[in-house]
Amino acid sequence: MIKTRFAPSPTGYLHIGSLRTALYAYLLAKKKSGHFILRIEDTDRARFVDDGVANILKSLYWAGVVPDEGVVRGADGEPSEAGENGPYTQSLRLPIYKKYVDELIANDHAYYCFCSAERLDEVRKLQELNKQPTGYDGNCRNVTREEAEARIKAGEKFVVRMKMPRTGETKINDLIRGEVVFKNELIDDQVILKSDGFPTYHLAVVVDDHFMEITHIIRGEEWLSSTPKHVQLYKYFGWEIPAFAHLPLLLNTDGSKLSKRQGDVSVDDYRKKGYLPEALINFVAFLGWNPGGEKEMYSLAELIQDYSIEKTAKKGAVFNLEKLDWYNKQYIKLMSAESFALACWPYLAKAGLVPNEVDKKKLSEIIPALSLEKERVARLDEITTAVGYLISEPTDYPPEILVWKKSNRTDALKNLELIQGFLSEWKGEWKKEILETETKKWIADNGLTNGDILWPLRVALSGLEKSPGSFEIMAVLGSEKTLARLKKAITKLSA
RNA sequence: GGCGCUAUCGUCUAAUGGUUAGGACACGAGCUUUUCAAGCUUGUAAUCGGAGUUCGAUUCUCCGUAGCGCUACCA
Repeated sequence: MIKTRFAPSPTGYLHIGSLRTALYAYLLAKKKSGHFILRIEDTDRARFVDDGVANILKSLYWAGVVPDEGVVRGADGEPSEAGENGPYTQSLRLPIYKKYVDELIANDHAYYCFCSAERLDEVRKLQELNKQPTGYDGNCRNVTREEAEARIKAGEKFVVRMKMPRTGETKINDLIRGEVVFKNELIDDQVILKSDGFPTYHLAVVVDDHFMEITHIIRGEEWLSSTPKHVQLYKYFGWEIPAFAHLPLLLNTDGSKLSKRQGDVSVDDYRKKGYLPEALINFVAFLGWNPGGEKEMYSLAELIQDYSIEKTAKKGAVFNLEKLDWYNKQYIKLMSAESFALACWPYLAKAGLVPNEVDKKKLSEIIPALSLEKERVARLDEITTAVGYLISEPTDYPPEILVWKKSNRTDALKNLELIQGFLSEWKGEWKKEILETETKKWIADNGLTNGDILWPLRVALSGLEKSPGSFEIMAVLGSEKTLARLKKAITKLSA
């Protein structure tokens, strides 16, 4: 069985780029009926964020990228664990790492290093000055085991470094990039155990991926350069080397690595703004991967169906918000009136337009109003301003906007009075189609133009320069509110 | 500086050793129209540069250029 994993470090909320990485790992696993594992890499104690794990889980589940194994969401909604090869949180695996560090040292594949930060700094500065490749100079390789043990016993701070071979080369066969070759002599003796007793990423990732039986490592391109270190560790341990796939990066508009400075990067930010998970997944999946056809809309199930890692792009992709908006609009249009209303509820509640708790009666009441906007909004958070006028009466719009561009204030007032008269004597059924045909007939019969009447009418009802059409609004509002708003507009304009 | 990766419309991408280099977003125009949105029709727009291989290269090779990543006791 193939196993893939997503291994974020909880140093913040789930990044949109990480979501894509997780998605690809998930798709590959699902495509091949394998397992997708979530492992938490919390070895960096300095950058640890308290609710990081909770947020990562929440965002992943929201998006539908649900782990089969590892850290999962428990019945109570809190993080818990599933699977045979745990724990799946690195800070809980310290003894395991210790054991394998000791093994490397015993086999002379790693050594204790006592160099101070200051010395390391100096070495690097000198290397830079002489335009030499930077890296550890191997100073502590010469320290004997006895001396090292004595110094440790004396309380000296130390780290453990892996011994990189000084000759030969390491070849990587990347699923996306093909063969990549590195000269061993240019690769650093990487620190694998920090002075705080925690392993670094490089050691932990190899040990965990091995014991968690990961077959395909899918991760960002930023890891490509350190892969030879990982390969060397696999060789030292005598473990089977998994397949690697290094994904291209997600980019800002200026081509740099996607960052907070230039906009929202957390999945949660997008959720809050009213992007649907389907839209975000579809969009993000197509940033660096494409099945080849001309179909743009892909559900998660269809993505699994058509996924193949070979079709992954090699080039970084700019995160293009306009296209995301387009996707979101498409998926909103696809929703039923009711699920759209339900999705909008929290936004309306926040604006005080509806109670916090979903109320069945109120829900069915607002569905007609919301449906007017379902085809129009790009994001759910736009709904409050978009339908606010339907739920509560608009009062503070400037009277000038009641005047059509081809008309003037005097005529607008006159026309409002005319339509008010016509509608107050309405005998027919108050339905959109009937209202529309009859009103338009009346307009024509009286030698008026649609714009003369319909523009001020629409603004009187909505208080907005841009809104759905007059007849749709009238149908939602009913005759009483329609007439009341017309009256208000007439007052406004005659003031 | 070193090492590595990458290079098709503004953006996301498709395609092939031979095509009018296709689609989507965005943008422009037109239709529709009371506004916006939607819809329909339509337009502008790309193979980084130079060599080589070849009858033929955007596609294969090399060089250059540019961008990006890594170069931490961060991941």
